[in-house]
Amino acid sequence: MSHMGYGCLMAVDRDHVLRSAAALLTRKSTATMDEVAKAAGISRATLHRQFAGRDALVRALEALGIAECEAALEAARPDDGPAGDAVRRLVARIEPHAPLLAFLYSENQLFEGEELNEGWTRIDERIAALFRRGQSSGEFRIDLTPAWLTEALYGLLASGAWAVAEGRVAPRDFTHMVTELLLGGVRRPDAPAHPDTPARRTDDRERRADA
Amino acid sequence: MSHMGYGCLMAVDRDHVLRSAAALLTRKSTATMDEVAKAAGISRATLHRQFAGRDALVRALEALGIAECEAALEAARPDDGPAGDAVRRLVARIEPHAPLLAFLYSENQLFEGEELNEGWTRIDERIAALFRRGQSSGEFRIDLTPAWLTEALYGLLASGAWAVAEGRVAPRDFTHMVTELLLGGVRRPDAPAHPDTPARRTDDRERRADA
DNA sequence: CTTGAATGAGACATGAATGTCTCACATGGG
DNA sequence: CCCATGTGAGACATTCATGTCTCATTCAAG
Repeated sequence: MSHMGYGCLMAVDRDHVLRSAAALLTRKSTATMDEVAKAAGISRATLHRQFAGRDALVRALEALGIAECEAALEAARPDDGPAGDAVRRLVARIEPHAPLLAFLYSENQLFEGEELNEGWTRIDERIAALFRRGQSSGEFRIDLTPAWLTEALYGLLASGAWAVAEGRVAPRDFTHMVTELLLGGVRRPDAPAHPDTPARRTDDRERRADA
Repeated sequence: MSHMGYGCLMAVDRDHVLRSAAALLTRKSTATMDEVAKAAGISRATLHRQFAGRDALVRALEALGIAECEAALEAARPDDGPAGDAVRRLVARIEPHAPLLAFLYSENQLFEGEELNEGWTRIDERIAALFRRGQSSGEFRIDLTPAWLTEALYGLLASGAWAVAEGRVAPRDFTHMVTELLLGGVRRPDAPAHPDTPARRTDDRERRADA
């Protein structure tokens, strides 16, 4: 009798399949169950034994994404210190899972009628609370609603993951690009009021990566 | 002989079908050809006569999106005045087509292997040039690459369209939310003062790393 | 060695969307 | 009036992903 074969081996395999599926579906969201199985190194039958159908697989990936988001949220300590720093910590923690997030983000749009997993609403609420905290402390501007900022964070994470996958952004710049744009925006803090006037010194101390 | 029946009526119908398809596929990206036809008020046969297959329809929608993006880009005069104002004009012009853009943006990820329509690269280049101009004039910060800013703009437009569709953001706030977040970021430009007051002397070097 | 369980390979049926076809009808021009 | 064109309705075959099934094989425990 498999006194531990089921409780241990299955769980390990299941996690490995889940990771492989996430890595594949991130790149090709329309991958076949056959391709998913092949990517995981198992047969389609075994895949179907662990996840009863594509829907169950996507749900499991959703649960994985939710769990990892909550873990990142936990590790980021969103209630400690300046809200801006908390946002930085959060993005840095979520970064490794951004591709999966992007996949789930686009997949959620297909769940149009069906009920949304409550895990997302909890995460949304926690992130929105972080932005709300920053607004209350006077650190963040108040003309952008927390709900929009949360949605924008998801959008920037998805865009960043996509840009990295396309090779338009270096992977190591991901966190910096996302956090700096989200927190500081593209406008220069001390930008000249009229750029038509004699231009300031072109301050090239920072790295210049564009072509 | 249909001396004008083909040149005029067909064109009008085709445009109407295209708009209906855009409106429907925006909400339900997996809509059937049958649903698309019904939404346009025509039969599936007629739809298939005008667009030989779903692929052709998506391509036509892509061409429509490209044309509207270029028209918006043209109307926004990206080379006139402060780059920040040009970005505002651009977002305001693109706003009506943001849902279509979001659809195409997510659809492009399925064109994995196939070649990307050159129209997008032209638009990408023009938008990147706008950001580059802002950087050259000292108006924009230079540690965020124009390619990333372009991608981020797409992401924010898609997120904004999605947030509006979900009811999380009021439609009339769309342009403000997107432009203000993109240009100014979420951080308040100054200490507890009016969030809309222009930044004057916030010279924090924002180099602080994660704790 | 024997046995049971999990696996891989593959056949098979199902359902859905698509593409193609025919035919009847309406309408507008000659 | 007659005819041509566009259209709607629907039947039909095709393709593809999916879900289910069987069977042989492998592997580890007893």
